[in-house]
Amino acid sequence: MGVAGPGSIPSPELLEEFSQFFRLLSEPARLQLLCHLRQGSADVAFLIEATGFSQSHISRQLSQLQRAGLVTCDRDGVRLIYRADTELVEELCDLVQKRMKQRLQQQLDQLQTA
Amino acid sequence: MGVAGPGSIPSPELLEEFSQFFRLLSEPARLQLLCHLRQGSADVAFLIEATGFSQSHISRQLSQLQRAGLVTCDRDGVRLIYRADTELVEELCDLVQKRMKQRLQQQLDQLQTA
DNA sequence: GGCAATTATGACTATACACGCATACAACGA
DNA sequence: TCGTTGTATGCGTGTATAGTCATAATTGCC
Repeated sequence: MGVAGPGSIPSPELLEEFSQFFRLLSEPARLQLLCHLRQGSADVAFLIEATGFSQSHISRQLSQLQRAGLVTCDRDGVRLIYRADTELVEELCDLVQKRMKQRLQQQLDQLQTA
Repeated sequence: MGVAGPGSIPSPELLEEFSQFFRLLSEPARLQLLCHLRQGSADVAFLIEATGFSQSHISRQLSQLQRAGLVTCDRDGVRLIYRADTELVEELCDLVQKRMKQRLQQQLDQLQTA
């Protein structure tokens, strides 16, 4: 148990960074925003309309996503047009989805044999 | 903006499932447990010693991870020996880490040229 | 500069949950 | 069966943050 040395446990700082990243994806609102932006760039008005959230909330969530580099934005006059850097998110979600399917299939199989 | 129809936004339920999964990984304590279990199975006593968390906390976190299928356990008498199903977590962390490096490199490049 | 439209932010509330303590529960050995 | 050891759980506290409203700051236009 715990045969390998403790040397290979990531530092608290790295652990913190990982967890912060995953925390970004742990909120349905933010995932929703990413999903919308996945289909192309969008301005804030559209996102407000599409999600039903308040402007201030959208603004805050988008800036969090931006700090993490998951979205970027360009100005169009006074408006901001956001786009998602979705490649990473796609890959992550694909992995998780594959896993979910796998688990459900397993559970199904167990019920079949029982 | 939002050119594709809204049909391709995941249902709230699916969104919730994804976010719940990522929330599991959004806590340093749980990531730490997964990291320890990554190097082989371990009993709870070891994990308490290694992390410094209370027994009750460890117990709760492990059961969350277990519900999600990220760890499993076997009994050895009265003790529980946990093991991680780390393949998925490895892949997820690899992706995120790759991305972090990428971002840092970009920032570095920008500083070089400036 | 002054005005209109858009975005950001301060203040607040509500809620979720990490974490510990005490304790109940389960499994083994004498 | 009783004591011992190991695990789960009820309860309480503290903290982080989602989400709103009101308001400030920013940008473009006249």
